[in-house]
This record gives sequence, C-alpha cells and structure tokens, in this order.
Amino acid sequence: MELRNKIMDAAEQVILTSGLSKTTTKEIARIAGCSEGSLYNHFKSKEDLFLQVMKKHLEGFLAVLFKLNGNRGKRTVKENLHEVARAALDYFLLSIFLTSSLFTEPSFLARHREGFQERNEGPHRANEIVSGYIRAEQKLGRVNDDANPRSAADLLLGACFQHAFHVQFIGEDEAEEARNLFVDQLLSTMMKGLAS
Amino acid sequence: MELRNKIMDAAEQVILTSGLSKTTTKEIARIAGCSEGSLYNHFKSKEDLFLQVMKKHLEGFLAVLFKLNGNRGKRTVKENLHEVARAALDYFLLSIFLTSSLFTEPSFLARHREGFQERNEGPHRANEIVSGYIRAEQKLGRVNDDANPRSAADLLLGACFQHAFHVQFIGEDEAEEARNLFVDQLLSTMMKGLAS
Amino acid sequence: MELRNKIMDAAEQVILTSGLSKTTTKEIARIAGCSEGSLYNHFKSKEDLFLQVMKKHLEGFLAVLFKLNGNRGKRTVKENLHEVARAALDYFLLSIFLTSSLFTEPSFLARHREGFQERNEGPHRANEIVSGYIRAEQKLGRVNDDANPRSAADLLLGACFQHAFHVQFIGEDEAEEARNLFVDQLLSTMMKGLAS
Amino acid sequence: MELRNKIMDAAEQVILTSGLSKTTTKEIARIAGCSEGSLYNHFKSKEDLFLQVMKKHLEGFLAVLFKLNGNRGKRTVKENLHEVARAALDYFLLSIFLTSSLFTEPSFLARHREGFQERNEGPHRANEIVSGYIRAEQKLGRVNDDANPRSAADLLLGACFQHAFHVQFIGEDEAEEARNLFVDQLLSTMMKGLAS
DNA sequence: TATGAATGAGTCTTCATTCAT
DNA sequence: GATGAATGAAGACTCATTCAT
Repeated sequence: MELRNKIMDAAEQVILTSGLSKTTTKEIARIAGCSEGSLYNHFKSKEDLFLQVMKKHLEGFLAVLFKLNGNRGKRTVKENLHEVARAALDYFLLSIFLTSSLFTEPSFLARHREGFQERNEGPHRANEIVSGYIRAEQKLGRVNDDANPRSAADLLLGACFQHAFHVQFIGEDEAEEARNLFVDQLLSTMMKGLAS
Repeated sequence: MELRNKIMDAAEQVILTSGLSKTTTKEIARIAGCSEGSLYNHFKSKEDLFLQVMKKHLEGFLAVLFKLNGNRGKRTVKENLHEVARAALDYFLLSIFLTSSLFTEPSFLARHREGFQERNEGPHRANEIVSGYIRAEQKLGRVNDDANPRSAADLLLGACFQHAFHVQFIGEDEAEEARNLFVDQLLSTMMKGLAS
Repeated sequence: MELRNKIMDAAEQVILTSGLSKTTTKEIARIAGCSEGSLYNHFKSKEDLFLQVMKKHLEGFLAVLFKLNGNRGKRTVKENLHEVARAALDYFLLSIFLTSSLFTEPSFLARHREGFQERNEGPHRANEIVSGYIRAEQKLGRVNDDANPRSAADLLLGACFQHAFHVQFIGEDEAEEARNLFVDQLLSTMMKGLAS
Repeated sequence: MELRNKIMDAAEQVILTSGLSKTTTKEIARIAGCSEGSLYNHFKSKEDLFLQVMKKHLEGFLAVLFKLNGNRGKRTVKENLHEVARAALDYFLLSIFLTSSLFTEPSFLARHREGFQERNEGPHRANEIVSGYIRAEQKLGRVNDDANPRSAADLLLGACFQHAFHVQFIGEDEAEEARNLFVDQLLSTMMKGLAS
C-alpha cells in the first residue's frame, strides 16, 4: 500500500481509538510507520489530512444515498428507508469524532464551510437526498400526502445521528442486531404516526 | 456578581464565540476580568470549570423536562411535545460546543462517564423522560398504541439534536419563528405518520 | 500551643514527610490548621520560617556539644565522643532535608552565609567544638599526640553526616540499636587506627 | 559537539553556578544555545536530563574506584587511600548540588531509588568498594586486624563528603594544595589512631 | 490577630511545521 | 520521496505574597 493511504488509515485509526486531541502528527507517523516529515510530503497540513479522511468517510455514505434514488417505487418504502438509515447510522458512528472537531475549532469550520457547501458536501446534504426520495414516493402514492418529506428525513436521520452520539458516549459497541432493531422500531413508529 | 459566576459566564461566552480550542485559561480570565490564577481559586481545573458550565446548561433543560410529567393528559399531546422539543433545540444549540469536546477528548469522557450515569445526567436521560411521557399518554389513550414510545422520543429529540448541529454548522442564527416552524412540521409529520 | 509554634511544627512535619518542594505555604497552613495569610503574621516570609526551623534544630544539637566541654577528662574519651556522635547523627538525620535546600537555592545560602558565620552557627561549628575537645584531651594525655584533632573531628562527624545521608536515601528507618552500633564501630576503628 | 552533549554541559553549568531551583529549562536552553523544545528531542524530561548528568559525574568517580582494586598490595595503603579520597572529594564537590535535589524532591528519590540500587549505583556503593579494598589489605597484613573495614571506609569518605559540603557552604574555592593537605591529615590521623 | 480571595510571574511540556541531508 | 532534528509559540497550572475585611 502506498504511504499516502497508510497515513490516512493511521490517522483514522488514531482518531477512533484515542480521540482527536491525542491525534498528533507524531502519533500518526508512528502508527503509519513513517517519519513526521513524510506526512508533509503527502498532505499540505494536518488539517488537509483530516479533510481527506472526512471526505473518504462521506463518500462511502453518499454511495448508498445515491442508490436510494434508483430504488424509487421499488421494494417497500420502509425497506428503502431502512437501508439508508442503517448506512447513516454506520457513517455517523464513524465520523462523529472528526465531525465534532468542527465545533472544537470554528476556524476550521469557517475555512471549509464554503467548500463544503459549494461541493454540496455539507452534512445536511444527506437529509436533502432522503427528503427528495420521500417526496418522489409521495408522488407515487406510496407515502402519506400529509407528511412533510423534509421533516420525515430529519426525523429519521436525526434519530440515527443522536443514537450514534449516545452509543459513542456509552463507549460500548452495539451489536449489529441491536442497530437493526433500533432502526426498525424507528421506522415502524414513523410509518404509523402517533395520532390515536 | 461574584467572581465564580463571572468566570463561568466568561467560559461560556468564549466557548460559544471562539470554540473550545481557543478557550484558553488566559482568554477566560481576560473576559472574566481577573487573573488566570483566580480561575484556580474557584475551580479545581479547566476541566472542572467546563463540567460546571455543562451542568448549568443541563439544569435549565431538565427543568422543562420535569414539567412535562405534570402535563400528562393536559393540553394536547402535540402542544406538550412542542414545548419540550423547543427546549431541547435551545439546549442543544447551546451545549453542542461543549458536548463535542466529549469526543475530542475521550479521556475526559472516560473520567466522567460514570459520574454522568450515576447521577442520571447522561445525554440519553432526556430521551427517557420524553419516552415516559409518551407512554403515559398512550395509557390515557391519547397516543396510538402501535407507536413505540422510546422510538418516538428518539425521533423527535434526534431531529432537534441534528438540527442544532446543522444550524451551528451553517453558522447563521436562525429566527425564533423558523425554529417554531421546524418543530411544528416535525410534530405534524410524526403525528400523522408516513404510511399512505 | 501558640499558632507560631504550630506553624513551625507544621513546616517541620511537611518538610520531613513530603520534601521541601512540596512544602508550600498552602500545605503548611493546612497542617497548622490556619490560613495562609496567618503565616505572614508570624514570619516575614517562607524563608524566614525555614530559618527559624533550622535554628531550632541546631540549638538542640549545640546543647549536647556544649556539654562535651564540661566532660573533658571525665569518663572515657570514647564514651564522650560516642555521645556527641550520636547527637550529631540524630541532628543530621533531622536537618538534612532543610540543609539540602542550601544548595538548591544558592541565593538563600548567599543571603544567610554571613549571618551564619557571624553568629558562629555555620555547619563547621560542630567540627570545631569537637576538635577543641579532642585537643583538650590530648593535653590531658588521653589522646595520642600524633593525631590531628581537627582531622579526628572531621572523620567522626563526617562519617555520621554521610551516614545520615545514606539512611535518608534508603528511605527506611534505622533502629536505635543499629545507630549505636554504627557509631561504636566507627570509634573503635578510629581509636586503634589502621596502621598494622 | 552534538546538541545532546551541549545540553548536558549547559545543565551542569547552570546547576553549579545558579543552583537547582534556578535551573529552568529556559535557562538551560539559553546556555546550550538552542530552543527549549530541543531539550525534549534529546531527553524525556528535565528529570531525565538531570539523571543523565548525575550518571556522567558518577562514572568518572567509579572509574577511579575500580582502579583501587588493582592496586591491592601495591604502593602503600596510605597512597592508595589518598588517591581514592581525593577522587571522592572532587566528585562530592561536583555532585552535591544535584545530590541535594534528592532530598528536595523525595518523589524523584522514590522514582529512582530502585534503579540506583539495582544498578549498584547508590551513593553507598563507593563506601562498599573502599571497604572491600581495606579488607583485602587486611588479609595481606598491611592493615591492622582490629580495624573494621567498613567503618574505616565510612570515616574516610564521610569526612570527604562533609568537607565538600562545608567548602560549598563557604562558597570559596579551595586550592588544590589545601585539598591534598586535608586528605593527608585525615589519613595520618586515621592510620595512627586516637588511642594514647 | 486571622482570614482567604486575588494576584501574576514563572514553570515544564507539547506540537505542527520546516528544512538540510 | 523520506527523514528527524530543530523550532518557538502557546498552554495549563503553581505558588509565595498581599490586603481589605
């Protein structure tokens, strides 16, 4: 594997196991098995390295999201939403450590806010895509006309986002099955609504 | 005002305007109008100071949550949930900068995880309370029996949590009215459900 | 007991148990059961406090030394030297922590060097007194004329001084009996000499 | 010269001229002509740096001590002891500033006590070696059988130890000749003994 | 006399980044 | 491209001392 990839993997690993504040260039280099200087042969700065890692995480998630559009009208709505919610949950669990740095360093956020938005890579992008899917299903008559598609997307993804947060807070890994159940109950409740 | 409170306010202000990584003891002292040394007459450490600020934020939110139980069966369910969702949104907007530090410094998280849970101050506490409220309303016949109370709570609070995250990401203040609308649409969609 | 004495005792206790670098005004006040401010009602400075403690230690030792002159010609020379060597050993064990500060802070030493010498309180004072005693015994014919009295004093007190150092280094208390034996062997060897 | 050595020399110089409490990382760096940060590229901590300096001092002294064993039965006993006593005196004069820190910071002592003893580098090591030499000479009939070898070693080295202490206390350099005389008188008195 | 909050200078250490080899 | 020593700015925290009450 090329050193560039080794470094990205090392950064990811250190962030996930030791937290951002312990993710020093020295530690990344140690895990990547190279010198600190080498980091700067492949990335402009530590910030740049983090940006690339974030982008890599996001890409995996977006791939699932784009598949969603192709599934309009196919399978059940619940099945389609289940798939995307599970992908979202996994992504949030992975990305929350890096994402939180956005608020730890607003200067970082300020520097890249524009870039994120220009390239439509902002965090709300996912909600927009899911919202678009739900609106499409509404037009196909497979979703209640009274529902607000964006609200529906916010409810589903928001619940996953916060759940990821809680899981990482607890610090114990959750079984695959538990995650499926969580999403399933979410969707069941969403589909039926609260009104008596 | 006593210096202790001045320091807490200064810390809060610096965190919200400059971000955690710029929230140095020197800057806090400058804003509080005292010496750095004074910080340590009132707080054991910077970490302790942050903990107190977090606690203060949480208390305001919990006060609203406890009121919720008193409203069982009163007003409409939607009205009750609206009130709590708005409080949650405000709390999340305020606390997200500090909360994100939990993931930046897992050692901090590890040190206080137990304490949070023992005192039932963990972040999931809110979801539990709302869940309890919804279950109670279910028994009163004011909520659909098919709904999973915990899932309903997770959807509502999760959406608010993520929305707070998005708002802070954008970096522009949202009007009071916009927040009400956001919550209102969330609840409308939740009440009716997606099923066609 | 008066606060002044309580403070001196507290200082002594902290120095002996925690070492000079942990002997802060805060800790002394805590042990003395008073406020930090009170220290300055009784002593000009922390340095002054230490000076008083050193003086107190020294006085106990000097009292034994002065008794030595009265014993000229009485008992055996070895008995007289044994008594003084034991007192020296005890004094060194007690004072070594404070004494070492002389070298940690040469400015302290510089400030008080003159004072020590003017008042004949320098550390060599003890050697002079013992030397004087031995010279007196020489004149009485109770000590070998070939011996150099000052060298004899240096040998005896030096051995005790270094032994105190070693004991504190090891960090384990030595039994009373062991100390007596140490001094006894020292004196036996000194009296007979090494020449074959 | 390599920076590592420059730093060690700088540390030694600052300790000897300004005392331990003024030996800050900033001052060491200034004298070494490098940045404070560089200190940490070569030494784990300030404590580690001091440890290396202490070890360097000790090694020079131990070299002389080991030569002593080779001289058994050669030259006169007094000549052999003179050589080792002079080396001891020089070593004590040099090391007393660092050694005294052992008592200023018992935590330092506690951390390294074991290490010192395991590697037989404790301060009593020298006394043991000299004691061994004297015992050997006893067996060769060149030292009085009645003398206790360990006591003899303690007397000689102890006197040198305390003399170093006194010299540093006075603060004036002693001429080479004066040191030789001091040791010579010590040995003369020791050889003959005090008994009349 | 006793207090204890306030001080501010000073300490060790960390860390992202550079650059000559 | 790879190295790793050198950097220097910055940070959290300590502590003897003061002074108004």
